[in-house]
Amino acid sequence: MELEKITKKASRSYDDACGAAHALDLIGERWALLVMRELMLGPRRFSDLRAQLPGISANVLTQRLEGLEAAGIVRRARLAPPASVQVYELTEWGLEAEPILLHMGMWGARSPQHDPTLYFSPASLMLSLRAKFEPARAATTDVSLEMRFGGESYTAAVQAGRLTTARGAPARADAVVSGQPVTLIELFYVKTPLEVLEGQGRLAVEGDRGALLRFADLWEMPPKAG
Amino acid sequence: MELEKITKKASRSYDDACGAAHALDLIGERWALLVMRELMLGPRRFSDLRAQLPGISANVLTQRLEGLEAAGIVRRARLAPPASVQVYELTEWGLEAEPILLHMGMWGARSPQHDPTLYFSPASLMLSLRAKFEPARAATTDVSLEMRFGGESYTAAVQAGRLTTARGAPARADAVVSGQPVTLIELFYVKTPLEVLEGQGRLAVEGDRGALLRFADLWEMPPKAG
DNA sequence: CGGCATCCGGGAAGATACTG
DNA sequence: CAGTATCTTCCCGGATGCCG
Repeated sequence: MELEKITKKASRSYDDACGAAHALDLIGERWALLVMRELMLGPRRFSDLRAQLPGISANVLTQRLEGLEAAGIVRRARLAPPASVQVYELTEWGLEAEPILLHMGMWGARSPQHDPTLYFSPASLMLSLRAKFEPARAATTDVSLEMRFGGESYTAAVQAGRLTTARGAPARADAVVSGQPVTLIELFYVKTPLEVLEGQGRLAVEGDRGALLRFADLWEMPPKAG
Repeated sequence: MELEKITKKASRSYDDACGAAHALDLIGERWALLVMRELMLGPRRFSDLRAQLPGISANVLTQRLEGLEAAGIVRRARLAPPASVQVYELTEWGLEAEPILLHMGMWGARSPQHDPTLYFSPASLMLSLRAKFEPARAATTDVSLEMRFGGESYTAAVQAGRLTTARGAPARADAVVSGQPVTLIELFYVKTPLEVLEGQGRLAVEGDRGALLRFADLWEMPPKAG
C-alpha cells in the first residue's frame, strides 16, 4: 500500500523514448506552449504574460513557469537596475522550439473551424509573419515598419529578401501603424483594403502608406483544409 | 442556471485566433498527438493503436479518435473485403501535421532529461529517420532495408539522396534486420557496434551487412541542449 | 475479440480571494 | 506587482460490462 505511492511516477509521463513524446512531457500541459509563444520575442514579466494570455489564471501561470524552468526551457532573470524587476525568458534551447510553434500555427490556421476574429496577441502576429514569409516573393522589397499595439512598439522590416521581426521600434521606419494585431491580420491576410480599416477607425498610419501596402503584398492566406 | 450550462463553451478552448492556439484546441489534449504519430505511416485499427501506445486507456483512445474525427484530422475507413475491418486513418490535412511531430521530436530529443532507453514504437523510429535525414550526406548512398518488428515489416531505403520510409516490406531488400525499434536507435544514433548488438542477441541481420552499416552511417545523434 | 458506454477515484485546471 | 491559498469543476486513468 505504502509502496504503491512511492513507486508511482512523479507527474504523469508518457514513458516513451520518442522525442516528440518527451517534448509533450515537458511542454504538453495546458498553456505551456502559449506561454513560450509570448516569450519568443523576448523577456516578459509575470503580469505581462497574464495580460497577453486571456483566460490563464495566476496559479496555472505560476505552475507552468515553474515546470518550464525545471525543464531548462525558461529561466528567471532580473533586468539591469534601476528597473530591477524580475522577468522570465526562454533559454537558448527554449528559443529553438520556435519551429514547432510556426508549423503548428500554419497547420492550425488551415482548420475549417479556425476563427481569425478572436483575440490575437502581438507575439502571435510577429510569429505568423515569420512563419509565412516567402523570401523569393520579397527579393526586391525594402520596407521598415513600426507597429504600435497599445503603447508597445514592434518592428517588422524586409530587406534583401530577409525578414526582421522584433519587439521595440526600428531605428528608421518608413511607416508607423497603430491598431490591434487582429486588424493587421485583416490587412495582411484577409486583404481588407487599407482605406476601409482606416475608415472604421481601426487602423492609423503615419508616413509612407505605399510602404505599408508593399509589405502587405508579401503575405497571403493559406488555403483551408478539406 | 440552466443557461450557464448551455452558454458554456464546449470543451475548454483558448479562444485565441493564433493558429497555434487553435491547433492546441484540436490536438493539445493528452495522447492526441501520439495517436496521430501512430497513424502517420498508414491506417491502424483500434487495438493496434492501443498496443502501440502503452498506457493509454480504451476510453481515452475512443475520446481522442472521436475528437480528431470531428476536427477533420482522422477518418474512419473500412478495409476492402474480405478483411473488412474498421480502421482509422489520417485525412490529407492530418498528414500535413507531420512537420509538427518531426520538429517536436528533434527538439525533445535534445532535452537533458530525455531517456532514449524507454519504449520506442516502430512509427517513432520511422519518423525519426525522416526528421534527421540529411540529403547531402546521402547523395552517393543506395540502400534498401527491410526492418521486422514483431511480425510487421517496414521499409527504409535511400537512393539518389532521397529517403523512403513506409510500412510494408520493400520489393527488393539489400538486408533484412529483425529486432526492437529501440535497438536500431542504438545502432543508428548511439553508434553501438553491430557485432555487439548481434552478440547480445538483440539484432539479427540477413543479407548484405555492409548495406546496413552504410545506412547507419547516414545518421547521428544531435547535441544535447544546455 | 473489437469498439465502445459507464462508473469511480485522483489530480490538474479554473475562478476568486487574499497577501507581502 | 507577483504571486499564494482555497474551493470547485472537469479531465484522465482504471475497471467493469455490454454487444455485435
